[in-house]
Amino acid sequence: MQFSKSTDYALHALLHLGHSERRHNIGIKELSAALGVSESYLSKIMSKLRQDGIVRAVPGVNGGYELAKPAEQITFLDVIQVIEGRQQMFECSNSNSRQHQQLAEEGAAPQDQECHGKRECLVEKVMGGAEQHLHQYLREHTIQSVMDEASKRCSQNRDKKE
Amino acid sequence: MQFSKSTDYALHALLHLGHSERRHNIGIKELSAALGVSESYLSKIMSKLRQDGIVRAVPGVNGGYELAKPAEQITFLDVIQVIEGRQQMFECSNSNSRQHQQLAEEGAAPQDQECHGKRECLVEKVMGGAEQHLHQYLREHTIQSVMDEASKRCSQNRDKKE
DNA sequence: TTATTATGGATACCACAGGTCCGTATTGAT
DNA sequence: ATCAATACGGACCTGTGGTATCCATAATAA
Repeated sequence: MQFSKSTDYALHALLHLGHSERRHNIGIKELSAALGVSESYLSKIMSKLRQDGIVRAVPGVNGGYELAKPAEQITFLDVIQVIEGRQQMFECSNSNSRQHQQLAEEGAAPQDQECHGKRECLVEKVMGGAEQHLHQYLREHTIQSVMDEASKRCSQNRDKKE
Repeated sequence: MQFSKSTDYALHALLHLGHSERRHNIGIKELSAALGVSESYLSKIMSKLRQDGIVRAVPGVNGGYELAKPAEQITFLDVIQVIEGRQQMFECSNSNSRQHQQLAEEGAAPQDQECHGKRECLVEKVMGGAEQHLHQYLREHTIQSVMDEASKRCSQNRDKKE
């Protein structure tokens, strides 16, 4: 239950692109140097981001990457789902087992076989709810919001000194 | 970014123990049959739950497992942390890279080197917040609450039929 | 044409989830 | 005292996926 390093790299790479928004076409060399990650590996990650329309890429001399849309439209959820995939975090692996029928026995008449007729696992339902909460939070945070937070911190520090 | 099958098994096993609360010492045979999981593998999981004080176990004839505390005191978070471990979901792997110093440059005077002095990664901060939200949700759901939900469903179904 | 840069395929390594087997210890029953 | 049932823990196996590298190819600017 951990996010992969690739997600970490992707978020930091996008942050770098957002921070250098005026320039465009940031090369993989600069990116990998800034993050301390190998070019070859980072380029795989950038390719994924490109295929999903998060960044644009141009090959050739002076080529590189830039954000494909405004930084405030790139949410953490977007990035995470591109890298980690869109499968749900939890799947009940034995919903066809005796477990779920047994839960239905109690408090139900014997002929109440369609109790839990949908065969929906209640554990899965709770975990699904957790995932939805998580997604909502991750939708509310964007590349832009992190950059805003960064400059806010800086100005606060300056105020303290004066 | 997925919960392991072990977590799934653990939650369902606890649900089975809670459901059979009047009896005690449910054997691994009954548990594995109910869940459709091998005895050997499930017993590993039960051992973990025992070491963390979630269940009690007695060996010997007529031995088995029972909940070590009331079902309403066993939260999803408890179970997940026992099985998945307590490491955080996200760790910034390059907080000592150029990335974080560069973010501080903008909006700060050159001598403002202690801007971001704590070296705290803002990406990690967002992800940490996400994890806290997730944990709060998982703390609010217990083995008991799932059992309550199950019987509520059943009585609703019965009402519909009458 | 040439140097630069991104792309995608092939490959390798390794940690870990998932799972099995077996010997040991403990307990109740005979 | 013995035996069967049961949980415990270690050793082991296997496949998969994350991490990472290298190279051949395509595209682009100078």
